[in-house]
Amino acid sequence: MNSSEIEHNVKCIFENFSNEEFVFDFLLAYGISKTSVTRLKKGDFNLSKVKGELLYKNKILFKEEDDDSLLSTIDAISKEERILKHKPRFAIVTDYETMVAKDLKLKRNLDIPLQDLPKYYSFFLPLAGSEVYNSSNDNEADRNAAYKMAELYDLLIHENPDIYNSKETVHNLNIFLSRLLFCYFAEDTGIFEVESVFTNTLAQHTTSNGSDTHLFLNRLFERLNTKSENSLPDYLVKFPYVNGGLFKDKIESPIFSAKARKILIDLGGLNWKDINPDIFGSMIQAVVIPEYRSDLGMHYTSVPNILKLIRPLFLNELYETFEKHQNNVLQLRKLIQRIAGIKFFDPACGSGNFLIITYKEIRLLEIKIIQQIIALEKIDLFTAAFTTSVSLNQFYGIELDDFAHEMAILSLWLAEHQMNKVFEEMLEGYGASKPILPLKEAGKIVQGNATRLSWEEVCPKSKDDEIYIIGNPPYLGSFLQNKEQKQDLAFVCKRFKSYKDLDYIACWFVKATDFINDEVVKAAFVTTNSICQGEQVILLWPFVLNRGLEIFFAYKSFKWTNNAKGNAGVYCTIIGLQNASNEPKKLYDNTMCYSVKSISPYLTTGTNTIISKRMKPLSKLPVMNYGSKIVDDGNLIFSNEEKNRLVTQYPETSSYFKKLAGSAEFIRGLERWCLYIDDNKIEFATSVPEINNRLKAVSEFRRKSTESSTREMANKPNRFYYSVHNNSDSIIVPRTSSERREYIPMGFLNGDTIVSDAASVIYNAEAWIFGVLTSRIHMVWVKTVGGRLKTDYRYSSQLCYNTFPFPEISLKQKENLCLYVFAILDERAKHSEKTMAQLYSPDTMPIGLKEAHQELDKAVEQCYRLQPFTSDTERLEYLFKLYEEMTKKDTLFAKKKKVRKSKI
DNA sequence: GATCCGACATTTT
DNA sequence: AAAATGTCGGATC
Repeated sequence: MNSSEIEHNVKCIFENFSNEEFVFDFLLAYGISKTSVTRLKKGDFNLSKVKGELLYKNKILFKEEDDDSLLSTIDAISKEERILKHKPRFAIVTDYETMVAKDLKLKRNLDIPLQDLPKYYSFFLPLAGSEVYNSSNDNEADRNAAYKMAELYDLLIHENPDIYNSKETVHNLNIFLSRLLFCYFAEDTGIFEVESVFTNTLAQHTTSNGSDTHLFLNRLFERLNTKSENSLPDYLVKFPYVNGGLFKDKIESPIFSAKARKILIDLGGLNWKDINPDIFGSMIQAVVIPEYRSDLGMHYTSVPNILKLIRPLFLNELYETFEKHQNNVLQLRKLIQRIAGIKFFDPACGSGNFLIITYKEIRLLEIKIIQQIIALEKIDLFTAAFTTSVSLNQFYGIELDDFAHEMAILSLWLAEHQMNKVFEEMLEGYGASKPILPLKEAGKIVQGNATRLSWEEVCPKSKDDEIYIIGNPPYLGSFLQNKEQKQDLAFVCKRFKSYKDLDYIACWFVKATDFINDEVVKAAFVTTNSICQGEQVILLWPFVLNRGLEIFFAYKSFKWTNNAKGNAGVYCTIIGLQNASNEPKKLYDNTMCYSVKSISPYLTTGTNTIISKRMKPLSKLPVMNYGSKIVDDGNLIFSNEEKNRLVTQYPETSSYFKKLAGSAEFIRGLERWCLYIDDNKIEFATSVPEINNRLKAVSEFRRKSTESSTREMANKPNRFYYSVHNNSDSIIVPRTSSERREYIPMGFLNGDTIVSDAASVIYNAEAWIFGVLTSRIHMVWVKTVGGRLKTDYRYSSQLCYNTFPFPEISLKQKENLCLYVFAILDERAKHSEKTMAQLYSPDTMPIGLKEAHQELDKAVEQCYRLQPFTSDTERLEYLFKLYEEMTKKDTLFAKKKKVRKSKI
């Protein structure tokens, strides 16, 4: 149960309120099981014999009180031994008008009108167990520790400059740091029996100048890898045997300065108990890898986002199975067996946060099942101790970065230890954990390149194995990939045409598709939304779908966020893949979840039709051009002031200037100018020093380009890289525009204005074309099949315009459309002082303009059919159908043409 | 020759 | 500092 569900539940208590039921409704709202609440009602779970009191072990003490001494009552009662021995987390006293409560663990108080409880619902969230692994959101402990570690790391590098000389020494340093972290954690959490034994012994047995610190650590680490305690000096006997691979190899510790030693000891003073292994790993990794340091932990996946993925992938289903069999011990035991057999595989695991959260969630579920078994079998306390069936061996991962991969292994151990504690606490006398030391099992995390490794070798798959592939692999658009990554992409995706346009993450989707050939294997990734938009859709998804897979759940685009300082600028989706089935699919949009028949690669419901780029319009429409592209590093472009200054000084230069319009200029009503100099005037133009300088700068810039076609234009700096301008009137179609607008603002320009490559353009277009382009039905099409910048419109001729199915219409119909177009232009003219941004903002769009658009919408839709469309879904379905019909005809026609030609 | 995209980039509030 | 919203030119076909 998540916190928003709880918030909702708490609100519901007051819809049907009764004093008698309140406390039980309250517990149910926080996810306490029905069986427990029933037994509380009956009384056999109620540990208080006092009337009007309810005492529920480890959870709450609840007391009704009539007079107005609520506060003194709660103070008194929360000191009573008969109460405290059952360790309730909360004490609550109420007269059903006011509620006072105490969090006995955090020593926090609450004093509110009972009615206001929904506002303060989060006070009681620990009842729901959310504190178990996610106590705070601010990660202060993690951040402090990470920064302090960074300080130590920098000093060590500084004092041991040879470390970076070889891969092996870097790897050794990684392991060394990982060992230190383990020791800090161990001395704070009881893995080492004596508290602070590591830091204290270190402080006592090393000199303050740091010169023998490395010797001490060498000896200590050797001890941690030695079973026998014979002939050990006293101070090392206090440490246990750990091993588990972590201390297996002998590694020379780096040399410490006095300062480094001091930081080493200071680090021991931090509160390692509160470290979240799931997040800390990413932070420490970010700190240790210099390139990542500037964006500390930028790409670790937040817990809410991990839950968004693992819940629909497997957790919800496991919980449903649990609910279904909650009264059947045999089935419950079977469920535990099943859980113990599942493999979880993150082929881009980083420092392991998906695996760790999954591990914790699975352990938590197991605990709940065991609690239910205990309740059902009425087992006597201490007669049977349950141990966990979940093992770290079920967790598989691949990680490229060596340090991250060490952190993943370490963090899983830490998570295991933490969950062992939770296991014992929540099961009280019924649960026992095997001693964590010596470390035995470990997550199977392989260091390597996931695009190259055989996934089956990392995570062996035998028939009927239940496997879930999870993770958040790297996203890189084609022009952000480096050489190796391009080769990786080629290695995995060569079999597709135009594979080079794919995002790097496509490798993971392709390999996951290859991996899922069994119905019990499912996969889900957090991914950039790019693979579900625009040109990539046709490259990737036919392959996946043709393999018999389906998208069985998906989250629509959401902005990437985590707790790191600077967030990556990207929009994500989450996509779940499995073998095709008849089950309904789950499509999530923010907090809403829709049950739908199918989810298309565009993450819409309905058909799986995918649009291909087209070079020419499918419908009878004029050619749309790509705007003129300068490639000048800004040198040919002038602001108003710059231009005026030059023209004042050299009046003859005014003829070299043309207005330049891209999306921003057109939408926001900005004015910019560009130099547009004929080849035959260049000699004269360069006599003006500023122009000469600017042209030189263009040459220089183009010469340095990595792209040959740009370099070729270096000696023609007066020319554009690519130009379609022909001095005639045009319709400008901004290439990018905010999704908040109902219509992309388009417009007519005259031949004085050059349309830049930030927009598309149709020259000499008839007015009715404008009508078709700005129509709602076209916007619906653009939104679905076009690319996007984040989630905004991104208009492109090949995807949006050339693919748009529009019927052939008569002259009369065209004339009719023109009337509506002129009406829109008239409405715009009434507000000539306003920019397009103002006119088309959903907040400020003038009513008249809106109505004129709606009239046009109707007129355009009448070109398709007389019966009006009632929804965008209907429009889309109609368009896709028409698209299929028209493309079929088109290809038949093309084939016929070919045949005829070849006969000749 | 033409063009789609951005683990973004820059402006606006 | 957060929110809004579209540049620019490489890489690719």
